[in-house]
Amino acid sequence: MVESNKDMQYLDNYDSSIYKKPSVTVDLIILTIFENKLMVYLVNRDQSPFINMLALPGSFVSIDETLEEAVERCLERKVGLKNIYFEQLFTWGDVKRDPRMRIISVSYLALVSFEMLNKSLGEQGINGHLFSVEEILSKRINLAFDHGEIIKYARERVTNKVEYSPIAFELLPDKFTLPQLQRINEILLGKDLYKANFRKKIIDQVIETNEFTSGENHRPSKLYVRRMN
Amino acid sequence: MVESNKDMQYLDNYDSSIYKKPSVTVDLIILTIFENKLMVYLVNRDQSPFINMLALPGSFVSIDETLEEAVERCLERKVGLKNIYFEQLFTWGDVKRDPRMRIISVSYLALVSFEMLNKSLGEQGINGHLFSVEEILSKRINLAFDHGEIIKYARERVTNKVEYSPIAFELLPDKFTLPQLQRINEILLGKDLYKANFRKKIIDQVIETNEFTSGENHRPSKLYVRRMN
DNA sequence: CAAATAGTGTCTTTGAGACACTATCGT
DNA sequence: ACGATAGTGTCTCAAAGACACTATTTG
Repeated sequence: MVESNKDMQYLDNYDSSIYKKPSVTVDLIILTIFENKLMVYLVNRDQSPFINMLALPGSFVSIDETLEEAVERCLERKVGLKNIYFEQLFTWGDVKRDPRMRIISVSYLALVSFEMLNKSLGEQGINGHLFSVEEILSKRINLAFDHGEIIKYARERVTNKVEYSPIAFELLPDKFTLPQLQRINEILLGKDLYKANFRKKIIDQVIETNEFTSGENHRPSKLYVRRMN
Repeated sequence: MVESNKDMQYLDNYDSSIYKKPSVTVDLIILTIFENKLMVYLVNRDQSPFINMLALPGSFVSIDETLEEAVERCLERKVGLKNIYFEQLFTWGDVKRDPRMRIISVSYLALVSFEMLNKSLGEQGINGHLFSVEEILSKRINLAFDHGEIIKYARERVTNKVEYSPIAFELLPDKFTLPQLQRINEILLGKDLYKANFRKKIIDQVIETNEFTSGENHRPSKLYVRRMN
């Protein structure tokens, strides 16, 4: 080890003679909306442990990169995504969460529109796919490690946060209609909303454009962009 | 080149002899209310780096203990506290946050009544003390590492969370008066509340006892206990 | 009695919820 | 015209805010 014995005494009389470091990873919960369902991007593990099982994409944190840099590297390398929204979710530190060795995982929640995700996945050669979060959580699919629990926690975070924070916009393209925005909110909240009430609530968070949807056999819908304050 | 390091695949044949691992610590933000001020417990560093500066109490995470176990160990050994409320706050991973080496810190917010904290500090031989959070944050005191930023983040979390969560109870003894509870809320929120409105809002979160305060030259106040649902 | 804090009743204001109505496309 | 979805006006109701009032202790 590079570090000296003395350096180990960080605010503690920690016995460095038995000192072993855990490994640290970041794990990504990449969420999007597809066909009116909340979806999570998972990869198929091609090696032990949990071979052939689904897992969250992730990576070890290098000694010379921040956690956020590890997330950005992972997003770009594994999914081809740059400059998308993400936030730290929770740090998971159970001793036996990886059967081989001690790994502490800092999980990050990432939100992206299906359009952008699909474009990236098309350009990359990818071994991952989208899965319905509700299906995953109803236990019909077993995940590697504690990744099922992590997805459940991410699902709760999103449901809570959408009530007081404008995260729904992250799941839409730059230009969107209010019915689209309402549908995203309904999916995240798990319940229907009244159109008029929803609009009153969010109208000051958007700016209308002069553009409209077209081609469908009903009244066109005005396109809006997000208001950044 | 360095890319091979960053390219290591998640949970692949990870060879710990090649890749350098960061160290992992837990850092505790122990908050209490004293003399109508939000206080944080800090220790004086007796070694480099940041010698003679104030820092959050913390500890390395052992290879065979969970993050929560590290927090409990640290609370008990350093402050003599057991079974108090704590929750994970945020994980700090900047590369240079410790000038000696790479340390990733998982911070935990702990709340405790002054009565309980003071009793513990009296029993222990302690090198830490309570400091006003507002004073710390108004930059009159410089802290070791990024601990000033961590305290600021903890302050924000508490201010936000008190609006929708019953954390104020954690800062009071088991039996308390409603004026005491209101005062705690006012300190955390940073603004005065109307007595009648406050009581309407929290009355279903408490259970009245038959006891009253006494000895002060005004009307006695009824004692309540928290209602656990 | 006065001073001080504990505790309550009620009017006002605000925002969420419910629902009915009108508007504009394609066929 | 009709079916379908976009978009608006307004009544109701519940919670938050503001404020005035009463109650009970010590000195």
